[in-house]
Amino acid sequence: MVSMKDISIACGVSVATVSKALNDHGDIGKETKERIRRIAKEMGYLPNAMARALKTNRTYNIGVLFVDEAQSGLTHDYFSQVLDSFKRAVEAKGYDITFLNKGGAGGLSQMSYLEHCHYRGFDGVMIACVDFYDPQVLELVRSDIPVVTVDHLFDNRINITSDNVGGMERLVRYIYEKGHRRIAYIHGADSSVTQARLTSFYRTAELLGLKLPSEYVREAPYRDTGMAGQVTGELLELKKPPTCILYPDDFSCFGGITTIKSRGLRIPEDISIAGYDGIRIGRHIETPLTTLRQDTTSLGFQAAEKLVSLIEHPKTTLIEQVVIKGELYPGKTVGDI
Amino acid sequence: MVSMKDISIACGVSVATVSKALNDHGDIGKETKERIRRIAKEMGYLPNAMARALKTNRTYNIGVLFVDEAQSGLTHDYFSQVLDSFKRAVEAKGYDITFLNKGGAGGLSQMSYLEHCHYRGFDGVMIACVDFYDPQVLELVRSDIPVVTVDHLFDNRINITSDNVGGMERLVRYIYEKGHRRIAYIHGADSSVTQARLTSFYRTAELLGLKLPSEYVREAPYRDTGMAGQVTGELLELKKPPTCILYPDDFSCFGGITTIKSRGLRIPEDISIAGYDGIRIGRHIETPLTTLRQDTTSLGFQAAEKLVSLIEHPKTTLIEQVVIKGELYPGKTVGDI
DNA sequence: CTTCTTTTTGTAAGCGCTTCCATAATAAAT
DNA sequence: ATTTATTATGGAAGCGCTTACAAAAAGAAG
Repeated sequence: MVSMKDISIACGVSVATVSKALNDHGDIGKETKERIRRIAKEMGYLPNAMARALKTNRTYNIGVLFVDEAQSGLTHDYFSQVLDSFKRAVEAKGYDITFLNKGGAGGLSQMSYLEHCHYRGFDGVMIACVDFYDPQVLELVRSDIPVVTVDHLFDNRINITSDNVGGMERLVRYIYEKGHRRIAYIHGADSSVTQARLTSFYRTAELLGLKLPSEYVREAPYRDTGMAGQVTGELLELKKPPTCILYPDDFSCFGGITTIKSRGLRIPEDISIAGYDGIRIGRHIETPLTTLRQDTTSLGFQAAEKLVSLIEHPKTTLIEQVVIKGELYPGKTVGDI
Repeated sequence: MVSMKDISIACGVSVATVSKALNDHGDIGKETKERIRRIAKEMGYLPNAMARALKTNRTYNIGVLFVDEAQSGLTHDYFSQVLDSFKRAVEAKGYDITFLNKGGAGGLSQMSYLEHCHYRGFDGVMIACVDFYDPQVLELVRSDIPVVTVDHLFDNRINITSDNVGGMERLVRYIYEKGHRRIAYIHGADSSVTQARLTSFYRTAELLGLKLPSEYVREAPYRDTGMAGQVTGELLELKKPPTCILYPDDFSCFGGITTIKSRGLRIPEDISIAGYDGIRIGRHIETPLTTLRQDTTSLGFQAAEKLVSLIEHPKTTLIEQVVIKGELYPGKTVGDI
């Protein structure tokens, strides 16, 4: 690896001069600068990120916390898309991303998330898809490291959230306009997201004057086709079954579909269903899923923009909550009544 | 941040001694060591990864190259699972992973993959889901950085591959045993993986004495439901249509299913289909997909094991190709004839 | 031709850590 | 008591880089 020292020797100048030339400092002669830059390029010089970081305390590296209940945010449709978008956006700004974890890196036995951040010197952290009540997450959020969270709001922290309230309202209104009056909602496990959707569901139902028997609101874990299917079965057996069922997410819908078809019912002729998320596969099945597509691209992009801004201009960056609107996908699983 | 210097002062010893105590060197007094370690812990000491790396040339950080045609390996079922497994495995061994990319990090304008590796000082690199003919990828593979590749074999490099030959053979044999004699295969775009599967398909067909009209072997891009659906339509219109269609992957199957159902045909009564991969959703639809599940967990795990071994014991690590067997998922989309 | 500015280059310290080598302290052997 | 072997600790250099400050060179002004 060729270092600044090698270049300084090749150019007959001091290392300081090389550093200045390469970093475009003002106090350096024009032709000296160009000569140094040319020779550096010829010699295939590359800065050493570690040395630079050691001196400047800037790593141009962002930590990403990305663990879900099943310990795998990566295989989670929604979050992997957010991450993908986030990754592109920060890379365009010259940052790399590395995953945050608890297992001690570098031979250390164990580290908390915060310790991991300090150890690696992350310039900032993006947190998503996680148990936000984990003490270690709280510790991280309360630290002095720049943080943006996705889908969960903390005091005094930038947060990017999908518009669950608006999304749910639009979805329910759409179904209502299709003529449905008996709408059931199988919501996911408790979380900010679930609460937002559930509250919006109740409010919209109220607004529309729907009567909502308590049996119509059920819970099932996110992305659990088995439970979704089972609860679907129970809903279908009610004396007054719903005409439309909302699921925690698109994936869960497949559990519902299986149960529904196994009883010889047709979608949407006999019963309507709708998901939430807008995962890719939902658009590619025979009867495309009615759902609310969350704008994962914007979510990731905005998270990146805000985080980088917070890192580079801590003083002037507004601490705010950014809400990203979704889009209704009519699909074909909600029929007219 | 508390440094070794702080500890050395607090303990009244030299920095060298602190370093030795913390790194468990032999040449240090027992009680001194324990005292230093205790105080270090009390003071909340954390090593500084950059400083350490600068000195030792070891970052405990692994680069991951993970870009597909659509530029997003992350949202690719198969690869995100491999990555997830890889991530867990290397983390258990004290390594972090960060994504490799071309956009210059740290304010640099542009970098090749190899330059990126040098810049960040990755201890090793895992390459998957990528155009293996990209000159930059070749440059990286030919460099002196420890590399393992997934699903593509290079000379003198460790490679972990899914057993496409065996997998395809098992799949075809299964279908044959169900009584099918007219089997079509829509294969994916050209790549090592495609070649292995295609060759195995031909060979197995030969072995089983199947006649294979050339119209039965078609191409469609991976994970493209539209094209898969279209080709399916064309296959169904042949004078002698196949009784079973193999798809490039599970995702593509959904395109086929849509076309098949739109023509009023039933699966598997009228036509059978099979995918490849074993993605999660395939098991959760009404008629579970017959497919060959690739063992993404082992793939990722083995890639991690081998790479870390190569990093830590370069001399004694065997340069070999590791082939990971998949598993046949009978599902219900291939019927008896 | 001084003196004062302005511009350009160099010196040196230090970021936090590891490691070679020297020195000091202790124990063992003669 | 003296030499030798053993163990414990410290000094110092240096990894590659940035940056405050000093110094030198060049130009402007008196």
